[in-house]
Amino acid sequence: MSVQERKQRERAERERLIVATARELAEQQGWDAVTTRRLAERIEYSQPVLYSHFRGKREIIGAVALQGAAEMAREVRAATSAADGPRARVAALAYAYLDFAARNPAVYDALFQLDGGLPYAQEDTPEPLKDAFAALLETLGEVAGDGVAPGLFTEMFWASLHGLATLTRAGRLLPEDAKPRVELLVDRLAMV
Amino acid sequence: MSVQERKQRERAERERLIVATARELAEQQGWDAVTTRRLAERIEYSQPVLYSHFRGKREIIGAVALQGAAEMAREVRAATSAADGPRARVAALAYAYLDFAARNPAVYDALFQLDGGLPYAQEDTPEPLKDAFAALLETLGEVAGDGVAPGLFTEMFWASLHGLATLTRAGRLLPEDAKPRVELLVDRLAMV
DNA sequence: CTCGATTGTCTAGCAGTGCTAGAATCCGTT
DNA sequence: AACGGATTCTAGCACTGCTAGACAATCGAG
Repeated sequence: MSVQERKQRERAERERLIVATARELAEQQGWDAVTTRRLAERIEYSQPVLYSHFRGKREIIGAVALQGAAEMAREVRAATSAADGPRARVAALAYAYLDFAARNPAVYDALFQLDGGLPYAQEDTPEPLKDAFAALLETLGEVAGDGVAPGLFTEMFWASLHGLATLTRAGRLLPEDAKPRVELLVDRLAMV
Repeated sequence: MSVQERKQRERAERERLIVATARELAEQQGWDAVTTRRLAERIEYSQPVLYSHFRGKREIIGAVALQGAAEMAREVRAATSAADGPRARVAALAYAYLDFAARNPAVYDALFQLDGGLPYAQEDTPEPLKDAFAALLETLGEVAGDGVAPGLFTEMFWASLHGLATLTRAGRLLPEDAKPRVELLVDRLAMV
């Protein structure tokens, strides 16, 4: 049975390689440059191999998104747990979120902009996505204010951060005033 | 000289037809379905004709975006001018904005999601885009609060609306709770 | 150790994309 | 009526995501 196990291991390893390479390529040259041919060439296999791991390009984007969600949750938790007091925690969350989006634009796109074929806001939503939302909820829930559902508040705060992230990255907002915008957002939204 | 004038008129008319058809097709079947071939067939000309009006598909998206910006500004102004008091005006603006995004998803994408080759947040930003922002500023500026720059506040409020619009449309937020989210946003952000 | 069978992988190709060179056609002018 | 310039079309390029079928490597049985 050891032979099969080895093969499975190698297969899993190659799948990781595909996802990592796709992510790398996307961060370097944008998702448009992530074509099946280029990706296949980089992993030194032919195109059809990709389709033995994923149904298509969409699923590869989805895999990168899941990886990114886990990372993002980790970074957000690290930032909030290092801050003292609700106000500081919310601010730390906001900066960590926007920082992640700015440092990993392709991953952020995979998560929230592109179609990765993943179900969101449903029961069968993959665990990493649920957990990323949970990471936001943990900190934002405590500043929702009286009579405001934590989930609803978190959604709204998240949407605001998402708007700032995407409009900035798309050149619709100038990055210079990023900081005062965040401070304003935190001051107004968080009930501390 | 009348012949040339007629030709110019006909050319302008055809350009309008191209933009209107592209928009229609995009709203019906999404921007992915707006291919140069399909578009050419619908206007009953061959593909190269498109390129005698626009540099490429990107510029066609940009043209739809400009048209959409003007429309959006009009609708926002109509909604706010019909409301009494700052709080009601801000709420009306928010609903008008989100309503426009929901009713014209393809146009909204052309404006804020896709690359239409238009310069944003700069001096050479086209007038319709500047005016759309101005429409927001007119209402939001008066509730920015003491010591807060109206422009900065408007950008932040806009980003929040944009986040709600895109996350909802992308299936990341369920549309059921749209209303309480907006009310919460208005209550918290607007200093009335 | 050899031989089929089963995996696994690759080559080659399809239908579609945005875009363009050069041929063909139309139309106003002389 | 015929020319000449503007306009439009046909045909094609290089690319995309994806897949059928040929090929090669590996495995278990005799």
